[in-house]
Amino acid sequence: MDPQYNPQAIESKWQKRWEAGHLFDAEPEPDSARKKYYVLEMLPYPSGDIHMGHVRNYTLGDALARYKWMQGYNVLHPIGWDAFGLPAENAAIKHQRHPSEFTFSFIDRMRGQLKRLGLSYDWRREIATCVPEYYRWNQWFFLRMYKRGLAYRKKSRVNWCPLCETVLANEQVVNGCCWRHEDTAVVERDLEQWFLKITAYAERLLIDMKELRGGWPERVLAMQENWIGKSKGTLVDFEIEQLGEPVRVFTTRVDTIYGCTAVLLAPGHPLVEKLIATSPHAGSLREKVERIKASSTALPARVGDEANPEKLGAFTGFTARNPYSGESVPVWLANFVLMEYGTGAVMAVPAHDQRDYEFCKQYGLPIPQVIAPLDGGAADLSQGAFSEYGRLMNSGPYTGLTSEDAQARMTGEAEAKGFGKGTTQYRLRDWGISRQRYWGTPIPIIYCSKCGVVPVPESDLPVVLPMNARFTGRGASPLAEVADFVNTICPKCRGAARRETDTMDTFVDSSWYFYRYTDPKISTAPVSQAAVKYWFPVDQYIGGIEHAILHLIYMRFFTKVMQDINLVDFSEPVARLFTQGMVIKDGAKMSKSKGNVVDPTQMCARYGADTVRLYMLFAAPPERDLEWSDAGIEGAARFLNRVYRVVAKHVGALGTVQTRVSEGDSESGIVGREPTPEERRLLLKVHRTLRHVSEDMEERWHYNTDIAMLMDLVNEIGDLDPAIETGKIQASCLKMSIEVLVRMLSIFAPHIADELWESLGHDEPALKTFWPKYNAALAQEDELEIPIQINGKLRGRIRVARDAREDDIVRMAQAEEKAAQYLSGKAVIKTVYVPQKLVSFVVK
RNA sequence: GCGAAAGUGGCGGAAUUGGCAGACGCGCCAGACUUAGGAUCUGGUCCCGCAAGGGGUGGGGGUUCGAGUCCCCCCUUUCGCACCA
Repeated sequence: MDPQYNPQAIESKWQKRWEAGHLFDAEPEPDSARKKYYVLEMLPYPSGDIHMGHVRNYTLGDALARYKWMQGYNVLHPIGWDAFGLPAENAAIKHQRHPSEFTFSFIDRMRGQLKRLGLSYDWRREIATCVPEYYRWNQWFFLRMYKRGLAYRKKSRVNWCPLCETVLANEQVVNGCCWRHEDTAVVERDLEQWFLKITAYAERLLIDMKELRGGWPERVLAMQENWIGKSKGTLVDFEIEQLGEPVRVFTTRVDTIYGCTAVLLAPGHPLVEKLIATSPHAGSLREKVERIKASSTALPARVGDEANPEKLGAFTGFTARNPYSGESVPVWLANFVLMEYGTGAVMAVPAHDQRDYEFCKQYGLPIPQVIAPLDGGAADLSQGAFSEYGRLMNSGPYTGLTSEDAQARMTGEAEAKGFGKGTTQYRLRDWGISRQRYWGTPIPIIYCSKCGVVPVPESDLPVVLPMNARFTGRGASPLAEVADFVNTICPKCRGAARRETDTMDTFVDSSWYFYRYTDPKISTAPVSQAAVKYWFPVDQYIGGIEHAILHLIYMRFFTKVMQDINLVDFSEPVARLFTQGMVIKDGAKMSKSKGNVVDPTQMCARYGADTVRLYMLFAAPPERDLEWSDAGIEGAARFLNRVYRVVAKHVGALGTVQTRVSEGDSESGIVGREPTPEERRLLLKVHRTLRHVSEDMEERWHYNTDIAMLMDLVNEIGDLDPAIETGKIQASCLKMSIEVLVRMLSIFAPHIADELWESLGHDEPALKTFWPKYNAALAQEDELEIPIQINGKLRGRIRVARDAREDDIVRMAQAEEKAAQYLSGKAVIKTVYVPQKLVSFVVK
């Protein structure tokens, strides 16, 4: 009667033991030769914000064993904090209670989910011990930046999510919607906000990408480059003739300026108010402005609009003078001109810019050509703008120059005559960190009626959250209503003062928390310089693609700030980045609204966590998305079943046989005689598999191929019964093979592996024992099979000894039966021999 | 429009530096054991062909003794950004 594999019983048994025995609690041994891994988020499952951080020094086997299933340091992971904080605060608002009550229940629920997946992570311990320290050092960073002018406050139009009741950073606005509420349109509000001056680092963020090329995925770098959005161009002042005042435009194509037929203003441009005030038709102009504003394509709330919405404009009645040609052009309002980019005003050159072309065509403005194609052909302006570089025409003194030359000279003229200058624009905007929420680090600023804005002295940190806040869910931060918190004393004049009530974006925490992991207990500085010196830059960082322009750009920014305040001596924190895929269903990311959610808890209850994990790892390489298939997981379940049966069958006979695998032994395990061919074959397979898995763990992480090889090995061992019965395979050799198999399996399916490992007579969990070394000699065949190609086609194969000489091999190949047929009567003009790979003849 | 990634059996995917295309698994077909099978085991499964053999990695060209892999052109899909002047 075969023993039955019962995943539920095995998994609950081992989870209890691991927890009791603190499986992963060992401190790392410093050893600079080993790789340092940092894993942000590895569970390829989108249903929860299951984020885990880890910095550890690994031996090879442990590295990837723990890669997915880690226990954190005694440090709060602030992103996880955020993931719990938001729903907790929403629940607090609903039930009029304190969010901490809900936080812990969320954490426990998440913990339950983690446990079912075989993860052990003590959030509660971490949060309880680490929050005040985190606040302290977030505030410390803020104050350092404030001193350097990198943190500033300004009234600003912000993106506001009506559902979160809070401000969002630009990066958190996705298609005009909140990043958390994908179908809630973001609206605009004017609020006093705190900003971090990330724009001061735009150029360095761009330049330092050189260091990242090769180590980071190209698409992440492309997304960041795009987000920073550098472009070189020229600022030019047009004079509004009726006001005698300049309006400044930004253009990357100053060479086309003789073709300018209008100046276009964004409806929110500061000059617009003045135009209204001066206009003889003020009433109708204001009406026009309002109409254009309402249709502005720059509104963040444009949800689900087509990619190219209708252009709308209105003539203001004013004209502007082109400083190059002296020509007068009309000043228009246009809904597609963005206030947020450049100067909020542009020159319209319809012949050479597609947007201007469409606009001018619609409103009947002229379309004069000033650039001719370089190839001497004619530009067809009836279909659209000619927007390439070319040679200038109808451009006064610049006629005949190439676009490049003209740009340089014309910018020079503007600078010489004082009506403009060359400039570089970035799309990147400063990082608004103010949040009107309870849940976050309080911004350490005090407002005094006498002294103004006063930073909290470092010695008074941390400013912590009051426990007695009320949660109304309306308007400003809940902190604003807590008198004990708000009312304070000015550190300068000791008079009555008020605290800032906004809290920080949690992305501030995540910008540097991975430094803290290297020494979570240091109390005199945010990070320990010695620990950072040892651990950084991180060799390998792993996380989802969704952080490409959020977390991954903020953390680069923070590192540069840390470099500037001499906290670190490098500018890029992460040498290599790996973005793993996620589980998708029906071709799309799972979401409740789409109803395509696969519940991991249910799957684990049905098949066991080992099976679920094994399937997720087997069905696709880690960087690729995995389409969930219910049929596919059956195969994983069958495999573990087979492993269990195959191993359990031999356990009785092997339990007392001694091997030294647990000490990293790599010998054949055979005593008293030479290996039989059957043993040789088994050992070959075992050590080949071990070599593949070992090497793959180090570099490629294609777990799917590792598991495929394990399946192969299990099939092989399963077929050994006749050889075992006839004594052709010694017990110690078989046991060693099974032990290596189980040890490799423990990386992917730890519960079943530990169960089998124990049944083989081991006390410690498999993950805690040595990783076996593969034996290069055993992983090599004595005989090689060499294919023979004739004129590039496969014509035969020969078996040769591993150490056979080239001329012998070639002679054998020529003699091979089939090859000989193809060679007879032909002249061999060329012979190619690739050592240990193939023989190739070219014949005529 | 700009940028990135990717196109291999019925499906997920292997093929690490140019060297036997389709490992491993799913599905399917046939069989065995069974009162039974949604359990287990055995064999088969890229296409054409009885066979010998031929063809085959989105399409077309090129380099090479040899191309899924390198180069050029084209097509398709996915993702990111997008009236950014």
